Amino acid sequence: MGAHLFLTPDARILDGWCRAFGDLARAGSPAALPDAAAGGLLWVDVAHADWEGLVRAASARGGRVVVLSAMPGGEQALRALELGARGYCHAFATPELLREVALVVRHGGLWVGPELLARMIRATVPAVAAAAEASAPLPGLDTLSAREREVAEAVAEGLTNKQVAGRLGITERTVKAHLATVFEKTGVRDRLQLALRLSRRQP
Amino acid sequence: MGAHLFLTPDARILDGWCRAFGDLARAGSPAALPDAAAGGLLWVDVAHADWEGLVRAASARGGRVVVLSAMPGGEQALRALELGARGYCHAFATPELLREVALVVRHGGLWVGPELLARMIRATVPAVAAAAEASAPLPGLDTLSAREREVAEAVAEGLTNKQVAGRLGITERTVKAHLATVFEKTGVRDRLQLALRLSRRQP
DNA sequence: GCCGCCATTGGCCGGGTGGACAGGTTGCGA
DNA sequence: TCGCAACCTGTCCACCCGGCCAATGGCGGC
Repeated sequence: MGAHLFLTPDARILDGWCRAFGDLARAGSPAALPDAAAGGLLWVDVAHADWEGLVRAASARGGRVVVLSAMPGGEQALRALELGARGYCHAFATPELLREVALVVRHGGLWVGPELLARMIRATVPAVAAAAEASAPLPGLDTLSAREREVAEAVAEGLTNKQVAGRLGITERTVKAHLATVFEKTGVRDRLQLALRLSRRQP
Repeated sequence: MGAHLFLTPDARILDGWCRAFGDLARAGSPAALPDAAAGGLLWVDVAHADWEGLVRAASARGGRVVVLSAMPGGEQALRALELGARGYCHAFATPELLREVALVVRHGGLWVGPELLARMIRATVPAVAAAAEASAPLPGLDTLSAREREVAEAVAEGLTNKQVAGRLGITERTVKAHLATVFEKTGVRDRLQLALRLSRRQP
């Protein structure tokens, strides 16, 4: 245990990494992936053509993965975390920082840089609150029939009655009938209120 | 450096922590807070009456804080992270796990348990995407005049033209005029579309 | 078989909505 | 001073929307 497997096409970056970890560092090929799962740490440079696939594969095997980028960005970091990475930092980070990241990730932690970490926390707080409130967004929403729900969701997308009728292959009159029962069951007045209430849901 | 300062009213929990960290562990009083900022780690039990204040104060001073709970929960964890804590785990966790958490947090990482970590990532991905899209939610939204924006936001709340007129102290006709220019500037057809587009923004 | 729920459709009507004419004032920069 | 944009208001009209009356057919339960 304790081995570091590095995947990057850039020789200079690899050199920096090796200075940080000494003889524990090994430049690896994708074929050596299973090694990373055995208690070691896999470092993947986004410059690698298939970095996303590598991260996903290694994470699925239970390996700890750190993604490095010469041009770090929020979307890329989130993409990495989504794929299972537990660390994300600058590819040219100092050896000290790299060792910090290694320590954190290998012990089950997350390392992403202060600003992104703050952003994640800020994003999660309202999301959890929204999930709690989404448990009862509309009182009688579960009492809706399948057809009524279809109409309600189409309306919530902003379609007119005529458009909904066309999508469902029924008359506009029928749409209005379904919509009337939806309003009655959920206690909503407008289609606008319905759209606003339905649009606050878990994506 | 390396000292652990524990704040809990429960003697059994304190005993468990001391077993985990040996003579590095010290039961502390809130008055000893500044110590935690000096390279050490502050552990706060949510059983403490003012745990939120303690976490906030210590974090503001730059200290690394771990929050422990005998009954861990998502909302509580998020609350702790929001206040500046960088670790959250069960108060009766094994000494091994506590040492892992200590290692991670002290080296700048985040430790929150796998399920919450996954939830945070899932919550952040759409939030970041929404933020990116919110940069241009409506093409000409910045070209709206102050009055037009007022009308647009009132409409986005679900008010009718008459209600908007009452709120702004103008005629319903004027509301329709402003709304017409809002539609024209933003390229939106309906008030419903406007409400849906405007409701997708940072809360 | 009757009852209730659902899906479907019809007509009618009052009110909301959006567009197309039309004006007016105020303030600000060219 | 002129032009222009923002703000405000008016009338007319076609259309949409939601609520009211009604009807038909299917399907499952008592």
